Amino acid sequence: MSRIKYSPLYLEAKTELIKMIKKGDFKNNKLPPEDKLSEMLGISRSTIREALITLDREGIITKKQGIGNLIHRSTLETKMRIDLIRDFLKLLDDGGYKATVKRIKSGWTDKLTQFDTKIPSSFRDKKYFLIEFLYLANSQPAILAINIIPESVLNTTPQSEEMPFDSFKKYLSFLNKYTDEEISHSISKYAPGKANQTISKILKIKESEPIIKREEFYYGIFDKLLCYSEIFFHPHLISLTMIHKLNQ
Amino acid sequence: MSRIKYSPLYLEAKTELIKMIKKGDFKNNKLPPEDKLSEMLGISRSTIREALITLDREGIITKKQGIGNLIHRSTLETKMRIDLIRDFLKLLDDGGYKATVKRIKSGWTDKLTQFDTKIPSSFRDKKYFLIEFLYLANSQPAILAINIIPESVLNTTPQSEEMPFDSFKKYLSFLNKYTDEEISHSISKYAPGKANQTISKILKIKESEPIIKREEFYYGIFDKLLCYSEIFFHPHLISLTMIHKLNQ
DNA sequence: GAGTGGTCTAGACCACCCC
DNA sequence: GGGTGGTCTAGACCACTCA
Repeated sequence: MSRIKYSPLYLEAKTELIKMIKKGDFKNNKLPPEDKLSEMLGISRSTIREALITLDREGIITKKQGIGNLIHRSTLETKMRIDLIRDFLKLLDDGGYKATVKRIKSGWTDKLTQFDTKIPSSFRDKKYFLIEFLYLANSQPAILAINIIPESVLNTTPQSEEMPFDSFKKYLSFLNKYTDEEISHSISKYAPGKANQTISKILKIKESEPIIKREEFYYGIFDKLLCYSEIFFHPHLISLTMIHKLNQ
Repeated sequence: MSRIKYSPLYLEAKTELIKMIKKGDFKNNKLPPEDKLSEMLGISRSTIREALITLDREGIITKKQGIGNLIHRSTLETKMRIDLIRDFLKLLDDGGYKATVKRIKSGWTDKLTQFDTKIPSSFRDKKYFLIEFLYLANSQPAILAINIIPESVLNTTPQSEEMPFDSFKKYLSFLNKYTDEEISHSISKYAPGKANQTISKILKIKESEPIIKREEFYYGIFDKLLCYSEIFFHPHLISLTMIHKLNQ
């Protein structure tokens, strides 16, 4: 079997399985036994299992010892999953919107008083570099993201022409370039709030309308705090969805 | 090496690794190479890797090809993670509270007008069984959970004495027993809202104070919708935290 | 007891990172 | 080029479910 190696076998198997599931190849919402799949796809059972474990983690299937691998159409159809999709353009796209983004502000600032967050003590610089993005869903304002990078983690002043990010990946590359530490993870907190005058104007909602705010702390692979972010989600356009596997 | 088999090897390895990390056994926030760990713990590399992959998924470490397995203290210290902990008692406990729960209402109902949710069309019974739980953090009301089970999925009327749930696991057992389908996953949506009179009274917050509501749909292993749930989190006591691995 | 997933191993070779 | 994780295989045996 000739194989052009552009991605790992288990990911190709995963893609293939999803395709087959969507096509309706499997009856009774159940996959064939693992050794059968192994035979069908010409891949060892271990590798098939890697694909299945990924699908299980994403909620697409449930692995049940003694029974089989059960398919969940309910999760396959679930859109805008914040547990899986972090790129807001992709999130909006997944929700069926035409997604675009514009940078509405960027530059140095020394006062963070507009943010009612308790900036952590590990994060007390004199100056911060601020970048604000507005994500549009079908041209309507949907997500406002305010990114704050402390001066101490930047090696040079970011260049404006490098900031027209059209994907989250590019924002991460940007951070990698200017902070000398590769980004690895983020810690987010969701909090209830009201839209103040500024937010309500930008997101075109009523003032003091309830809104969910996400505070996000980005860390590098060596655990250095690289960026703080406040994100406001349009209360009606955005659905913050996630899936949990129970019983485990 | 004698081994009492009460849990899989890779989970014991995982526990052991966490213990060693917390103890500070590893310098430079980096684990020893995988083959070294394999030798140290007397376990094959494959099994060690299963443990490491779990740790990576939970954000405790980051696996970097060519570099090593890097430890994140930032995530190890993160509390009340809704991406990992689903049992509210455990969530509160993790947050450092003394956690208790009381059932404040249960019984049949035919009107769901108090809920401003669009009950899905797959869920239009004449009668619903309703169970309300109030979770307390240090005796203060912290989480209100309203569970609604449609008549059509119940085999008999739930018995009151089986409902003093002191863990999420028991609620799942309860559902398993009365619905004839084992529970498997849930789909949650977070939405902003204001505390109405009832909610504000129960949670002891100001009326019309912004609050986050979680709507949760529970599904069985054969993808049948078994239960709908509305959950209100106290805006100040509860921190809804989650961790994302980036770059993947 | 047959069927199915869960755990575990030993070993081979590839891909990436850094010196 | 040496070190480290990533992928993949073949095979053995265990544990659970259902009839």
